[in-house]
Amino acid sequence: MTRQELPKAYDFKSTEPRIYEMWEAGGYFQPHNDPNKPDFDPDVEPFVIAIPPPNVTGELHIGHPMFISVEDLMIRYHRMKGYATLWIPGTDHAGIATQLMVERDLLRNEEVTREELGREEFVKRTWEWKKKYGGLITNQIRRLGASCDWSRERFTLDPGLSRAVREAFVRLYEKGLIYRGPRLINWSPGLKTAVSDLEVEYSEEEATLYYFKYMVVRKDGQPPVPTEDEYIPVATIRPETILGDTAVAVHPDDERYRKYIGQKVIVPILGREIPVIADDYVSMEFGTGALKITPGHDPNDYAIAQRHNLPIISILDTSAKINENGGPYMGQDRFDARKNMWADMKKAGLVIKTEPYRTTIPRSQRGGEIVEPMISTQWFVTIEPLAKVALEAVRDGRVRIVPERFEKTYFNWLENIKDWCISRQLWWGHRIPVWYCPDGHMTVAREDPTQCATCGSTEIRQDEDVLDTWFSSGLWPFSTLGWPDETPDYKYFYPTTYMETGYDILFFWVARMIMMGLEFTGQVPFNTVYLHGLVRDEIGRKISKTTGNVIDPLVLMDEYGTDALRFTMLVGSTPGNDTNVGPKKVEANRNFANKLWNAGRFVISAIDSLNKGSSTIDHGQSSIAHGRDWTLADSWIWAKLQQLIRDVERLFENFQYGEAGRQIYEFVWNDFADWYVEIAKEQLKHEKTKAQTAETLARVLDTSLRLLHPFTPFVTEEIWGHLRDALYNTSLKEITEDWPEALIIAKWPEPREPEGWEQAKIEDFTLLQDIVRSIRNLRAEKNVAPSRRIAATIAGGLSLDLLREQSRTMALLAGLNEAETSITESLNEKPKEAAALVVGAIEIYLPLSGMIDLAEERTRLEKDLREARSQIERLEKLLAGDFANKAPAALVQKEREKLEGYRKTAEKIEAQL
RNA sequence: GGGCGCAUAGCUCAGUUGGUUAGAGCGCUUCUCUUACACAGAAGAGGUCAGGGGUUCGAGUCCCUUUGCGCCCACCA
Repeated sequence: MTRQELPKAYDFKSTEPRIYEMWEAGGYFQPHNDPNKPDFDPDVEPFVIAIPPPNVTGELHIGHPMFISVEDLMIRYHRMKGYATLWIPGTDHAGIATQLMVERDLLRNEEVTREELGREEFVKRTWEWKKKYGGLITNQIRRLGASCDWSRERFTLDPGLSRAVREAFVRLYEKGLIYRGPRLINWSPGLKTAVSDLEVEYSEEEATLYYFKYMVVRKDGQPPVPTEDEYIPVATIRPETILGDTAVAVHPDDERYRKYIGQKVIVPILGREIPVIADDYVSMEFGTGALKITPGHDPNDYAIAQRHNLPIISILDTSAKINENGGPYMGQDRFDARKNMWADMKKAGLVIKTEPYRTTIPRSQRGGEIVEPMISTQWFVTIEPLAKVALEAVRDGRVRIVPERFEKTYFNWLENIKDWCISRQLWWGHRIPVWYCPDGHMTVAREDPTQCATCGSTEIRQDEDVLDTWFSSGLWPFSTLGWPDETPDYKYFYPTTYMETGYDILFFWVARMIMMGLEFTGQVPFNTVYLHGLVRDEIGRKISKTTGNVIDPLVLMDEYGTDALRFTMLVGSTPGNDTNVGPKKVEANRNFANKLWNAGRFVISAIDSLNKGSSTIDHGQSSIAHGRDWTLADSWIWAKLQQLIRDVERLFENFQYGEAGRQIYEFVWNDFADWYVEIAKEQLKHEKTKAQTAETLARVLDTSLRLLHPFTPFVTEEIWGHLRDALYNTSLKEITEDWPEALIIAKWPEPREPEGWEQAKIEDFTLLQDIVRSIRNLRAEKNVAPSRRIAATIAGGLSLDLLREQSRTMALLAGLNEAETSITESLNEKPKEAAALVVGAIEIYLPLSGMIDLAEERTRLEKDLREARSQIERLEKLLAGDFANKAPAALVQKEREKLEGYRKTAEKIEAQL
């Protein structure tokens, strides 16, 4: 395709895959994309981004484009700045999620359960599943343009990462920070595994509060009669747990029950006798003031039981059915037992009443079923010493969290953290590296042992459990770099620079990575944590399948292109704040990509036509501040660009990517496309200015592409290629230096002019814009056809030179007939039958005979005058007050000038009236 | 019970060392198929920045407070 045939609309569909392929084939995603440079150049600073690997089960959802966009922007920006950038892609085995998915597939396709299949076969099948579908998500990430180093791709169950997991486990064990024992944990009856505190979600729901009688044991040993004898009233929302009660607790100061302390009460139905104890924990005001104690199934009761040495009875099996301790209810489901038990108690005359009650119900994050606190033998990490160090790292600034407010959340969580239950009763994951012999000795080993380390028995069997997925994820920043080996990667790239993720996994992931990083490597795993917001739908609702508002990013990309989606994610969102996304926004940004494309086409065609005329361009200056006879427009757009570069750089340093994108957008569309390109069309027609115009067009486009590249890599790369192509044979050598390399290794732009150089040019051009707008406004008001060239008489006053110099541009933009336009310093007599405009101190008369309604003219001028006068009043008041004394001088001066301007305007208008 | 966030144009949102006429996109009104782009161009309407108080020469921006939403953490049966 020749450049002349570039399509009018940017064709992202065919462009994006081609570009990505080119990048990948060119090795641009590797840390040193220049083949001439050594791999681990000590003189080049590495920039490494640590990211949460997506679940291997995952289909691309709308959250992915969010983090991929941010991460890719960070990487591309630093790559362009010359860092050795590394972004390791990969996936997480996601124990529970994957196992569930494979189980579901097996049941549906082969009608077998995982138990029927057996562990070995099931794990084999899961690996097959992973091979088949694991690439889905990574291909989708490629489609998003992620410039990660695929040659270093990792999976958490890889041999290397698995080795790191073992090493980590063994080290913690040897240090005494891992222990095994029966504790009260959260049990998910659906998944039949323990889950950590973080994997339990609490939802407020309607429940029933059941009031019943705990009959006090009679001194005579006779069974108490519910209607006559003494009892302690107790309330519960889980009556079935009565089966596991081992005490009734009351407050020591409670007058109502004090007399019973030390006595015994009788467990309904079962008839066991349990003590009445006193404990401060019990609240006298709440419920009946008496609390049943079920240490086996309630964390608070568990704590009380520990204080009072109470026995602990477990009444549930792993499916949450009543076990042998539940007497007649054995084998019943927990909810059936609840009903049956209550009915039986009612018959026995032990119930008082029930009432509706709103409370928080713990549910499994994955399965959604009610989680049961249960006593179970599990593996735990003693977390407090790790947490202490991790807290310190953020407190002293070794790890910075963006936005800062999340540091507080982080502190709060780590300060109150409890031991981490790391064992899971699953099959898919890293199996716990512990072996037991028949004598019960434990062997903890890095390599699979053949015999018991204590007694030498060869009859050893490995622990059945696997580790919490987050245990391996927590090692990601260094396990992917080769830890525990001191590999070149590890030595050069660790610790990493940024960690980028959503704030929702601050605890799950970030905190654990910091803890584990510090523990195992002695260093923080990353310097900065950047937390992006969550993506919501167009009207701010949380995305969920049940709401039916799922947004498929692939559909959006098909419709509008990847760049549009990426730009949408990046612009209009701020760190840590949720952002709403819908097709409307993406469409608008598709339009922007198209705008850029067409501006690019224009620039390229300008260069092409110049080449056809075989014009020679004398191009000696690398800066346009001095020397050449640049037009105001040339200087102005260049000045705006210099400012833009500075602003974007500052914003990037402060993680304000959204604002940076917005500013580039505005520059490209409003300044470059709407104004400069329009003026360039005229300048290209003239021998004197055409070369410099082409050069300015090329330079501004070139720089804009670089600035935009981290946001919208595909379209910028594509235009860049065509631009280089066009420039290759011209004498516009300066920006051809990188040809034919891809934009991705082009340098990040630096401002080329001294700071402050821009101001005068911008002010002059702004005046020109004001005049043009004002004339256009009048034309619109009077319905003057756009094609009609009108004459004008302009009194330029102090701006006379500028206006004379810019008369052609002004005429062009405002639709004036240049030949019939006169520009003078002042007018002795104002033209008749003319509409009058005043811009600052400049008077403009447009003779529109037949269209002038004097009354209308007067009204308009009066309105302008009123505006000017109110401004004068405002500014006079301002300058008369303390402002003049206390505000910075430059600011005061600026306001004075403004006042002067309005005074002149008012003066001119008054003269016209 | 603690902690955090949000409240700015009809809608969705920007506005980060406080600087004086508050911005964008979409939507709306009027005009234009002008040779980069109708996925466009030009002009325009639309906001007492949730309410109240304070600091300051100056507050959308900082402090206090009220109201309304939302989120996170937490062991009251």
